[in-house]
Amino acid sequence: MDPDEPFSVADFVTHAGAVLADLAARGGIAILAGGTGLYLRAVTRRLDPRTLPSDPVLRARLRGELAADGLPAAVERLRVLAPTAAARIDLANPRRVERALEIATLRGDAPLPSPGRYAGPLLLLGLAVEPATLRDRIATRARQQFAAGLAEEAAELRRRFDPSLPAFSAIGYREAWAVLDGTLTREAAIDLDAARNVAFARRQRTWFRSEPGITWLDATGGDPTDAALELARPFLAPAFDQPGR
RNA sequence: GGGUAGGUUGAGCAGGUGGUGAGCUCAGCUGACUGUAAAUCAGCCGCCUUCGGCUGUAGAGGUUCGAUUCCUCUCCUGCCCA
Repeated sequence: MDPDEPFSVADFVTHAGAVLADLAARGGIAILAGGTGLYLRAVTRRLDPRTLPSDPVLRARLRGELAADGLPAAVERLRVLAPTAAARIDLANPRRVERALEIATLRGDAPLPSPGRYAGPLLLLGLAVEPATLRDRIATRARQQFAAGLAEEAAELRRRFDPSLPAFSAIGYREAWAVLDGTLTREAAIDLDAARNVAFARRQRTWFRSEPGITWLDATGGDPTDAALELARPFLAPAFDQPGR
């Protein structure tokens, strides 16, 4: 998909749900790999996208109001409109306030639907890496991405799309553009890219640390593949023991 | 060697011309996060026994009731001149 196509957790849940159902029907096994906790949780806990409506026009209006009147005014409106939501969300976070106002306007102050659990068997594996090693790997990857043409890709994308699109808030584009514009040296951009990834990795750690049911494997020293396979064997067995199915 | 501008908590800075320096940004740490999530946001961030206490402005002396501030010497860094 293109950078200017909106995509959200709800879209992800919808698409993933279709794929997972299809795989399940054929006796297949799905592997979800990724670093965005919310997206994985949305699948593993069956968050229903239909329960939390969205309206781009309304959202644009709310954003305008928030920009014009300021966060405190928006918070006050939310407190009046949806006291339950106001008590639940982070009122210092403009995005949360904006989204809460959007939901409250569309469906009132109803409580959150309770989460469920993915219908099929589920195995959650986490890879734990010592901080120093992780830093090295992140720095190496940042270097490789620039060596592989990140700047060229970023330049091409900026030519074709609006740079303010949410998709370009992903780590790397801003840094690559800064190099193209001469505001950062390539080395400085690589360092900044790596630093943002380190910070991101820390947020991932925070998220998954409190996520229940994860089996953590050490990925600092050796290759955790064998350990992962061992844990996954009970899940793999049916598919591999019954060829032709 | 002479001159000059500097030396502030990991980094970069602000401030302070004799009486209150722990302030900012970044980094880091902890956490939140059910529709922007590689996003967004919050707390901590010299040390301690934390409603408080202690230390700290390159180092050592000196003057003073009191020094980041004034004086002397030393060390380190940038620049200029030799």
